[in-house]
Amino acid sequence: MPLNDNFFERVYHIARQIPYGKVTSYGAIAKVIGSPQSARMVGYAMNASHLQSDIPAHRVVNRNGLLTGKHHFDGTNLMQQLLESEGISVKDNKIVDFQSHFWQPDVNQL
DNA sequence: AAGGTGACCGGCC
DNA sequence: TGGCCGGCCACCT
Repeated sequence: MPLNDNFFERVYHIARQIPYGKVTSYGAIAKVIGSPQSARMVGYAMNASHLQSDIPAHRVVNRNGLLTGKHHFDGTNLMQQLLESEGISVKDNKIVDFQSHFWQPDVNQL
């Protein structure tokens, strides 16, 4: 099942599949790639993902829908703008109605 | 070469 | 409501 044993590549593989207008969490990705306690590494991978152009890192937030990674984007609220341009409202750095925008990654997508 | 530091999370007071 | 801890592991002193 581990098609890629490389942790980062697994993270990117899932992240690339987040649909437009949807979001997921670091923990959800960590869980589906088989390292449920490595959410922290998922964040680390996102930090490095700005080198790759095809990773929608703005669609990954923490478990409460909080935009904890916003400071890693250019400008002050680029992350928020990207999300809002996809129809997701953000208030106080937090996604409004997080539940209904949440996309649950699937093991089969590995 | 050992230790600190995270875009986190769940559990536990 | 809020804080602390341990687990995770790539990078950087």
